[in-house]
Amino acid sequence: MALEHAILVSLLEQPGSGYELARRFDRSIGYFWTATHQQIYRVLKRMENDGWVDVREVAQDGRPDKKEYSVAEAGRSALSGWLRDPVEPETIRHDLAVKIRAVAFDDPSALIAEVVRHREIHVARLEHFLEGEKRDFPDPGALGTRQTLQHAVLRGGIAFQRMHIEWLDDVLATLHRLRPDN
Amino acid sequence: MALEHAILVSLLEQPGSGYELARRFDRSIGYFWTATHQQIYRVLKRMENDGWVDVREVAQDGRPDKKEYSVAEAGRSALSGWLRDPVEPETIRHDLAVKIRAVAFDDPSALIAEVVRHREIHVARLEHFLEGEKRDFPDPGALGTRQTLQHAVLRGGIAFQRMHIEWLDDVLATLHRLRPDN
DNA sequence: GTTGCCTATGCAACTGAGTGCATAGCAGAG
DNA sequence: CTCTGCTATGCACTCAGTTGCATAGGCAAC
Repeated sequence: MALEHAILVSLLEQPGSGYELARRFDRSIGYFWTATHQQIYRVLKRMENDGWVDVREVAQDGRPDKKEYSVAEAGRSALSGWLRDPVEPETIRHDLAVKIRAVAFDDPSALIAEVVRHREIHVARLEHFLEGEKRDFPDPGALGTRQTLQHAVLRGGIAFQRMHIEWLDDVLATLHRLRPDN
Repeated sequence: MALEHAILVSLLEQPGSGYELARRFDRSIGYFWTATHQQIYRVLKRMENDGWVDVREVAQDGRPDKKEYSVAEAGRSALSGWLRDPVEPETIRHDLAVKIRAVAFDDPSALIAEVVRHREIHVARLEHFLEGEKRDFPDPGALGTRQTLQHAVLRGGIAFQRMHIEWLDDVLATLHRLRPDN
């Protein structure tokens, strides 16, 4: 499980509240890890009990108070230990692949629309990533350690989206070959 | 959830027992979906209760009896309905990406070994996929519908592994640039 | 002054998936 | 004739993650 560790990294990059973390998980960190605010609050509570993070009540004006979390020494060493632990590559779960094979027993037309829809989603994500790259890493030669690493991860996301789009084009061509009338 | 549907597709391609399904999930279907035998037996039981599959006790010689499952009409229409239902692209969960960003707060050396290990795993998978491609689709021009679709899915797996290997090379170069002495 | 929206935190219930363990038939090695 | 290993099925426990719901402060629009 890496949600704890993703939160630790995010809090090391910038301390913040559960709400702020949830928003980050919609943005940069969310490029490669997702979490809802409920999960984040639950895990933060557990991490607080385990002494991995420190909490500080912060009064804000114009907004409700928030609890600002920051990484404690125990959290830092937990992260350090995890970094030394081997993790297995994520197991692949791909609904669309199941659907594609299922077309052998059903009508392809519905799937073509679905594949086109997925392609659009991946194109949108790619554009989103490329915008983020242009905004955050305009001069890749002049980055600090943290930015260099963030950029490497983002390049992974970009490569993933591009690969996906190419493959979906391949799938669409295959489906059309099976059904030349569509 | 698509495990049910992956099982339906697999049983449509070829009826079989839970044990046989588990082995298929280590091979062709496992290229893009994984499941342990416990999961498969549990889901098969549920699918049987829901009338999605039919069971037939088969006596074998030299081996224990098995239950051979095949897709019932209700299962076929459930699959058909699911095909028409939009599914969302899988959420990305990438431990390694978390680890890469974490390196900003720790020593890179341990991660380099981990990245090399992951690269080896993906190279092995790529070779495995390419062998499967050579074995099962030696003449891509002369395939039936089912094989054409299976091949398209396999090409996706191949593209995924290649993309991953290239990205890990990129990451390794980045890590070495940060630590020229390693 | 009520309605809608954003910030902010959280509980409860459910579900999917993983881990560990148990059982049993049968074969071949030693 | 026992041990190892493969085939074959399954239960129990645990945990991560999703969904739905609840609460509450403050702001702006109408």
